[in-house]
This record gives sequence, structure tokens and C-alpha cells, in this order.
Amino acid sequence: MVASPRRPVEVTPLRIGALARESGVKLSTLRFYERRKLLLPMDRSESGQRLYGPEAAIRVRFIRRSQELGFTLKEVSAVLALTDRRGTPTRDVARFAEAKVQAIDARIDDLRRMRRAITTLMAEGFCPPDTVCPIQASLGAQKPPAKRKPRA
Amino acid sequence: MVASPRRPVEVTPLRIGALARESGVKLSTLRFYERRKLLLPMDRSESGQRLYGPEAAIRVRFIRRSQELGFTLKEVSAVLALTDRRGTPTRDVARFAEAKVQAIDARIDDLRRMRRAITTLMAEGFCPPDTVCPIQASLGAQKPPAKRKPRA
DNA sequence: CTTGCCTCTGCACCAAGGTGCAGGGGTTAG
DNA sequence: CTAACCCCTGCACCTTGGTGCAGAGGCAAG
Repeated sequence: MVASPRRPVEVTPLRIGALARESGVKLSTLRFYERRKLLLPMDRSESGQRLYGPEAAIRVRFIRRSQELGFTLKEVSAVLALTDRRGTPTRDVARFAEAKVQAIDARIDDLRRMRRAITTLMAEGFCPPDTVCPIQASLGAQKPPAKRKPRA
Repeated sequence: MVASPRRPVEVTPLRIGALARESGVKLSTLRFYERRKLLLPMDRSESGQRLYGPEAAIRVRFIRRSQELGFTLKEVSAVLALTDRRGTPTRDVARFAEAKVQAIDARIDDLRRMRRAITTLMAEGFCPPDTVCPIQASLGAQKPPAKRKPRA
């Protein structure tokens, strides 16, 4: 380590392996994210090696968590694009964020329904025979709204 | 139709096309679900055509909703296996259900965090410059438990 | 019987999200 | 210098969750 003591905030750029260790994903995944524009290296070294800032690990973990929450990489990418242009709340961005919030609410609602169904089921000693299981009923009952008979 | 008037509840089995229309998925998807053991036809006709009971549509919609909630087909299959053996609450089943509930709670929690971060962000006019975006911070901050390197 | 709409099986293909490998070069300690 | 790692690019491959197509057969109406 050849640390120069004068610089107050030396960014200590991570190379790809370090970032991978730091954020718990594989090298190939980081490069994949780069192809998908989800995570661009801050810079490249003279010899072409990727150099990441320390916030990159947070970004990667954010991506992973979002995926666990059921967002696709495309959606995550949109959110990140949103937060990357910080300070510029365009109407589009606002609309997107609002839609996201609604999607989240709907998701929470469904999860709660499912949770209720499971706990009720457990409390009551499982599905009574000869009926449709309430877990299935609570989530599968209402038909999808549209596209009935497009032919005719 | 050769209905015998003695049978009290003639099941009116659906063929695959009817079920597809009823439940809003494609034929090929239904056959795919069959390969994955998610949805087995009640019976086959003499000539080999799949015959589904009316509860099949609920089951299919349940599968679809669960997927939207972020469960994989493998997980859905486990849940269905659980509810299919109704009336038999083994310890394993109970443990599985409990784990599912906890997973759901965790999911809800994360979604709420994300929701809060987005709404706060919108209210405050987006990410202040030179800081890590709070949306990312709220979900990406804590490191995964294992294999971390002490860097500070 | 023919027409038309189902349905069957098997196989190929698709998109998303990675994963791995080959064949090369960088960088650093001994 | 050389070994031991790290990193580069490009390409092939994998799993999930489906889709589509070809070729053959079922079944009802006219």
C-alpha cells in the first residue's frame, strides 16, 4: 500500500475482484451488469482494468435486493437511471416512481392476503376435504379481467 | 352429450382449450405445467385428451398470482403439494408453512422500506447531490452476512 | 365423406439472468 | 526474470419459464 498521507479523501478504487468480494457476486455477473448498463466502472486503468468507486458495492447490493423483491433487471435499471439523475425530477420520472409505489402497494397487499390464508389454514388444521383450499381461493379466485373471446 | 340423470353432480370436465380460456393462459403453458407436476388433468378421455375439473382454473390462477408475488414454480409446486395433502398436517408441512410466512413477512418489510424511500425521495425533491441515494442506501446498505473482508 | 376446429406428441426456439472457459496480457514479490 | 495472481475480451453454455410448429389423430356438422 503506497498511501499518500496528504490526500484527504483518496477514493481507493476497487478492481473488479475486490468489488465482487465486497458485494457478494461473481466477476462475470459484474461484467454482465455492465453490459446491461446497471453498473458502470468509475474509470478504467491505463491497461484497461475496471475501477469502481466504493459506492459500487451498495449499488450492487441494491440490485440484488431489488431482484429478490421481484423486480426485473430492466426495472431496476429504470430505478437506477432515476436516482442517478438526482436533482432532476422530470414529470416522467415522477410518474414512474408513482407507478412503482402503486406496484409495491399491490404486491404488499397480495402478500398479506397470502400470509393470512396460510396462517388461517395452519390455525384451522389445514384444508377441509372436498373444498377448494383457501390459500388457492384467496389468490386464484377472481378471473383475469380481459381478452375473453377475441375470435367470433 | 349422454348425461345419465342419476348422477347428482356431473363434473363437466374441461378440455385444455376451455381451461386455457377460463384461466387466461396458453395451451402450451398448461402442458408445460403438467410436465412440471403443477397441474395434472383429472383424467384423460378414451382418445387421450386431457380432462380437467373445474377447480383447475383456480389452481392455474393461483400459480400465476404466486409467480407475480415472486415465488418460483418450484416453490409454488411445494405449496401446492402441501395443500393437496389436505388434512395431513405433518411437522414438515408446518415447518414449511412457517418458513413461507416468515419469507412473506421479510418481503413485505423490504417492500415497505423501498416504498418509504421512494416516497420520501419524491417528497424531498430527489437525491441530494454528493450522497448515496437513500433508495439505494435503504436496501443496499447492509452487507451479506458471510465472506466479508475487513476494510476499515 | 369432407371441412373445420380440437387435441395429441415431440422438438426447437425464445428471453432473462447469469456462468464458465480459452487465450491473452498486467503487476508485483522474490 | 519468473511465478502467482489478477484482469481483459469474446464466445459458448446453463436454467427458468415458457412459445411455436409440424405432423398426426379426434369429432361434430353439413
